[in-house]
Amino acid sequence: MELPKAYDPKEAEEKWYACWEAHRYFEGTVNAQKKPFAIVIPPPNITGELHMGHALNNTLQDIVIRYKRMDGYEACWFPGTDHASIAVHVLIERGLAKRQLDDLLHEIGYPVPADKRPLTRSDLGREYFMKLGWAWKNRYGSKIREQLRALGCSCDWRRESFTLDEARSRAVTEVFVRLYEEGFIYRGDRLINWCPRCQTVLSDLEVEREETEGQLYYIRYPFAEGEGFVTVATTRPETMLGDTGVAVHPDDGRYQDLIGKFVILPLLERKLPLIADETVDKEFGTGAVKVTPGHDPTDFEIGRRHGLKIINIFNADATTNENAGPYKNLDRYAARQRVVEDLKAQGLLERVEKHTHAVGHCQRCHTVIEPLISTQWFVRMKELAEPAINVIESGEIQFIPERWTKVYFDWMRNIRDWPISRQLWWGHRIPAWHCADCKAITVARQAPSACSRCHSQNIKQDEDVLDTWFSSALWPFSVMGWPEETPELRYFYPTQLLSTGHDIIFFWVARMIMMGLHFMKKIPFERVFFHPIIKDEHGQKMSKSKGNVIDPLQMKEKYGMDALRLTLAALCAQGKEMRLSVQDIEGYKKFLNKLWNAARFSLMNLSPSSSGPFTLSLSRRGEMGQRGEGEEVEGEGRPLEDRWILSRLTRTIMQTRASLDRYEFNQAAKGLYDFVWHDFCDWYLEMAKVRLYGSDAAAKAQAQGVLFYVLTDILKLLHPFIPFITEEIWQRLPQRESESVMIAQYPTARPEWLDEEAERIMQKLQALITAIRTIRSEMNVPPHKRAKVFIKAEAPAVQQLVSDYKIFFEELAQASEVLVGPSVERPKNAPRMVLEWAEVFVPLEGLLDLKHEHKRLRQELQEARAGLEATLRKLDNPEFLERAPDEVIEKEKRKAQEFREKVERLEQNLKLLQGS
RNA sequence: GGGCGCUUAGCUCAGCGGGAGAGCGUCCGCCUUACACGCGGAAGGGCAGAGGUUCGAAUCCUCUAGCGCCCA
Repeated sequence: MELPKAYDPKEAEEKWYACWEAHRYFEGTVNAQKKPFAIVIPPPNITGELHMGHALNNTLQDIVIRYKRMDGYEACWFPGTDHASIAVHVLIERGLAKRQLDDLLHEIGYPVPADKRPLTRSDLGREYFMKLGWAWKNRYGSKIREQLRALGCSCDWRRESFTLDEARSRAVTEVFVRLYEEGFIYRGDRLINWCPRCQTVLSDLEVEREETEGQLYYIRYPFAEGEGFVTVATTRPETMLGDTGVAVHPDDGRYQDLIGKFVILPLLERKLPLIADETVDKEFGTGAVKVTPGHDPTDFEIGRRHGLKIINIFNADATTNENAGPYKNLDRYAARQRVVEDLKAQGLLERVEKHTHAVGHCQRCHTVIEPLISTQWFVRMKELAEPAINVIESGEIQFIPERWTKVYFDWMRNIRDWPISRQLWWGHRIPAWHCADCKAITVARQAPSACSRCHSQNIKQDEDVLDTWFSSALWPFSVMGWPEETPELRYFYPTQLLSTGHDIIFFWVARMIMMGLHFMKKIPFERVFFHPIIKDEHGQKMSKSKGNVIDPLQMKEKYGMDALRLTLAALCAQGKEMRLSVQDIEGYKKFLNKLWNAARFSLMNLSPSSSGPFTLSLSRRGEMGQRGEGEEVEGEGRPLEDRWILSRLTRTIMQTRASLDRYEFNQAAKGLYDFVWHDFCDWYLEMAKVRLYGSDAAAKAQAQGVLFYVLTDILKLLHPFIPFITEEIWQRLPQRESESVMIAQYPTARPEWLDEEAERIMQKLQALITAIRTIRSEMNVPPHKRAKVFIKAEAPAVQQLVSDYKIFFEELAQASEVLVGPSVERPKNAPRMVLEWAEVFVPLEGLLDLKHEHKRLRQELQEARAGLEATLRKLDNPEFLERAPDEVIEKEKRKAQEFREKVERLEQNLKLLQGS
């Protein structure tokens, strides 16, 4: 069957994905006969579209899962999406305000106002808001599913999960209740990060710090008794309204006499103690700082140590409350301005300096966060973290690249309690009920009908939802049906691989390990691969505002998904980032074209076949061995090119497997790229043409056998990277070992095919042919024109080689005649190439550019001499001879000999040229 | 302030203890019936700098400089 001239990705991708799915190849089932290999997808947020980072991570997972599936494992890739509590909540609020969600509102039956005024969540109420969330999920969740399918991801779609679906919600409730009963979850008043726009608490991880240019205000706090003042420096003068102390370092000589005295807070005239605390930085400002326990984390700690009062001066929207006295009901920045003005007016503002400092922003809406005292739900982490540290230390879970373990340890060893409640609606509502009568809290799996303490029916469920990462932490076992004891859990848990970005190592990876160990008593995965973060070609983050985004689906449209997948794999080295440009994708698209045409050529020459099925003996030399009685053993061995390509194939198989097992996707892709293009296409196919086009039927059949075998293995090796095109070709093979390449056996190396002799001979052959080509090219010999070739060589092996493979000199180097031998004359005026073990001359009519020839030979002589000297230096060094391994010494000796020969040949040739 | 990483050919990056590599770009020839998304050939590198370890360093260690990231 012949291949069309060009590969059509669009048609093939759709066709084969549907076919694979119809044949249920993606499905992983509990199967005691096979070893499981499971991956649980990092669930994409239902916030919108898949970006290049998703394309990368899911391509990598698909490569691994396809590889393992072909390699005989019961492979199962669990897909799903994340409800992304705060992210989606914010997007919905934004959409409501801009009235971009009216169609969804109609869909859920909400009476949409006719005017265009912005809507808020309180307009909708909690019930409609949740309905809207689900409508959103249905729209974007399915979009993401379609995009993953477009990528070619071989997920087991029967097992698709959603972090907020019924089964996962059950797991969340179960975990919350158990952790509460075990005392890990508590409710308490803490200083937390508050987003005034989202009006919710945020964990430290959800706060992004940015260096911001601000000002440092020096404010005078007069002494309560006597004259004078203490000057404190602050970046946030408005928070002085909540000050309950002034602190200095205990060793600070400047303030020794003042410790224990009192100062008067300007504007509010409050009396503040002057205290000493180790955490005060003597170098900062004046060395004296105001203490605002209600609005600063370090001040909160200082306040706690010294029993200072906590005053909260802000409302939930970061406007000032009645505690701000005359400054109440102002936005925090307006309050700052008023405070500064009044201080100035009273002569208490000493000076103002420029000052850059890190300001926390909400990860989702980018509003400046406000530290506030608030009642929240927390998880005690220390005890959970300990076993999770151990499994990394012991290597039970392996991080790849390994350096991420340090980041993990640093965070885990200093872990702080996790605030898990969020004042949002879209998410898992906390399974706790507050009693209006006795104030007790009832935490339960099912909504209780009465307070567990006083049995009052006057109870109300907690308004808050859980941090979105709470459900993510359970993902590896919740997708398998936990808390049910499912066969899937027993068979597929722990999974073999988690592939993710290092940006969520704390958010997600660490918490999955802790929860997995706590609830499953087992690690959730054996290995974590941290893929690089995708940047544009200049190392800039891709963003819509910069206009440098490369959209995966657009690339699919333009170059086909295989081209993008192969590019992502080929560029995926184990660094922190990976730069991607459209040109890269274009380049790998060319490889696909090359592969397509190599296959096209092969198929053209494999069919119709006179020799029936393509066979290949599996012995090293190609002997068919004993057949039936009376039949002769096929005595003839395999020719050089066959031995060579099979040897190279064997190395490629070994290298590909080794690279994939180490998640060195770039190495795997590069090895295959080089093998297919440079070994198979550039040399093997060209050499095989001699037999394929020849009249010797047996030789032709033998070539066909090898050609078919190698092509088949190439398709199998490449399939995990480029599933569509390999399947398209596979389906047109004249014979197939399986109905789809997806379920074929991944190639296994046959070490008996490693053939160093063939590789050595081939290397010399290639060097000679290349030398002839170089001469011809430099002399501008037209490609068709045949020319005589002289090869001066003393070694019998080289002479043998040339006479054995004369045909390749004729076919690959347009030689009309090849003369070889120790006494081949050195033509005076012929251009030449000097190798270590031979000299190649192509005598040509016309003038030789003597100058150019001289220059090149001299340059080569220089290099050869330098090489010789360096080698001799080593060999003259007794310590080298004593300490270096024998094989290295042998190698150096060989090198020295080669260099010596080359130098000698070059010298003679130069002398000859000079004489002419 | 603490930590991590990067610095190799014009560009983007591999290599990470024994003769400096790839892709793209550049230059020169070629539409050689698988492929011009191609074929053949060529030019182009004090492997950031300084020390050290080693028989041997782009590769290991230390320091310095520049760039980037993370945590506080």
